[in-house]
Amino acid sequence: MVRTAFSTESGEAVATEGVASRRHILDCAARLVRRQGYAATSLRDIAAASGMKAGSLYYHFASKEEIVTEMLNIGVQTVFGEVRRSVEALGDPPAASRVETAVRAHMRAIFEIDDYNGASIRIFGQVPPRVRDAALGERDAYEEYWHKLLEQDAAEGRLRPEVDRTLLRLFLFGAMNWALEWYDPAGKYSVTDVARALSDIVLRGSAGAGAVASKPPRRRVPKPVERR
Amino acid sequence: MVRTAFSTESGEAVATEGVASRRHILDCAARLVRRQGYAATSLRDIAAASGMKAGSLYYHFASKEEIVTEMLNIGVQTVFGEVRRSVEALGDPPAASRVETAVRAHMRAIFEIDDYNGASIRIFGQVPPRVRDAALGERDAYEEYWHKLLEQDAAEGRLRPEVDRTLLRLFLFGAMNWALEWYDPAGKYSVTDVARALSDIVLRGSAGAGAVASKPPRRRVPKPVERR
DNA sequence: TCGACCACCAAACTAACGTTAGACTGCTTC
DNA sequence: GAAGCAGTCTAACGTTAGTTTGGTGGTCGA
Repeated sequence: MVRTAFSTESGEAVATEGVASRRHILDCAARLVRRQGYAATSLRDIAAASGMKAGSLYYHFASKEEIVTEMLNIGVQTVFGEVRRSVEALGDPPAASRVETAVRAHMRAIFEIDDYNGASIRIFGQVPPRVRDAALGERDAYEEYWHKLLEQDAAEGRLRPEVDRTLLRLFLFGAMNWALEWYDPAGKYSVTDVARALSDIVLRGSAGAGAVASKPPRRRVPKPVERR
Repeated sequence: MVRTAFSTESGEAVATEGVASRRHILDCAARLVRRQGYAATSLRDIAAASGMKAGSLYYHFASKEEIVTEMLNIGVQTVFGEVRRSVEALGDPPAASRVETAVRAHMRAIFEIDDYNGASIRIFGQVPPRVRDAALGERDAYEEYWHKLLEQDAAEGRLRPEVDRTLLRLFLFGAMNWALEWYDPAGKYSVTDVARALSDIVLRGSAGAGAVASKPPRRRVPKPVERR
């Protein structure tokens, strides 16, 4: 009646040795958490998806928080790595727009690589404070990378100097990450389509010839201080 | 030992008559849910904030789902009303950019009017399916309004015709709604600052003179069909 | 004065949660 | 073949969630 270790009746590949099942659990957790959120995903859900029972998870992890913390870190690191790799491949001076490249890499990481990135973005605002704090370091490093990227573009004249780079970055993150709420991989848009459209709108603008001339924004804020 | 009806030791104003406490409960729920999310806000939390005990909530509502459903609807209706009012005040033809006006109204509704809008946006993705379905009608109507607004702008030449209006709308929603994750009312930016910066970037673009010429996006998708 | 009713409370219920303890199986090693 | 370890199981723990039940004080029309 007891199942043999490392063989599930679902036929899923669990062929690798011991330590790999830790990753297997994380994979299943990421897939569930990305869809259902943090609180709505129970350890029993994760265990069932991994082909085991809830108690067995504690052989691999000390707590639910540890699972989620590790998930969060993997997620951010993957996006970060993907974006940095893509941007560095552009060379210096870059052969194409840094922003466009970074946007495409970020969105590819979210939608095409694995579930960790989407999960980590989606639940970052709903996890307990301790978990969030543990992931803040990686998060900040990634944001800092974007910050430098935009500053570099601005210094080279690729961005209008009067554009607030902090807000630009936050808007880009918003537009990209919010896609988790609506993007359907089976739909009419490819990830590349979406990324290109976003870069196009944000870089070249969407206003047409008949647009009402709006006065350029007053720069009320000398030194933008960002919180969090 | 039993407290007098309509008087709490916290000194909070519960002076209004009976039916109003239903709204009072919703107010408290919205404030908590906006900060903590759906699952992390318990009925005991809501009850305590309302100056009563958990069981008493059931005199006013049939379930937690009913509370949240009503909250969601109020939230969407408030933003919708605010945006429509602001845009209609522009006249026809509009005296200023419809997009800029709508963006500012949406963000004012989220951050300055009450907690319902922020709460509803924030938890829409984490709420049980039944609740989400109940709120989908209002939601779709609001999105449809934006859709028409952008189509109108496009028809009048205020938007570049090659810009995908569906994606533009989704990007705008993303940038605006994501501000819930980072915007600090006590910080250096006013809501108007943020709204104006977003309109400026999205309408006029952020690219500078030294930008690498990026080829305009191919329109691979003849008829963009949106899901959800 | 009195009963009806409104708005609430205290206390409990069931279900589910994260977590723990101990037993068990199969594999490896001496 | 006994010992030991790795990995999982069963079963239960205490807590907390949403929810239900029966009651209670205050208000008010008759």
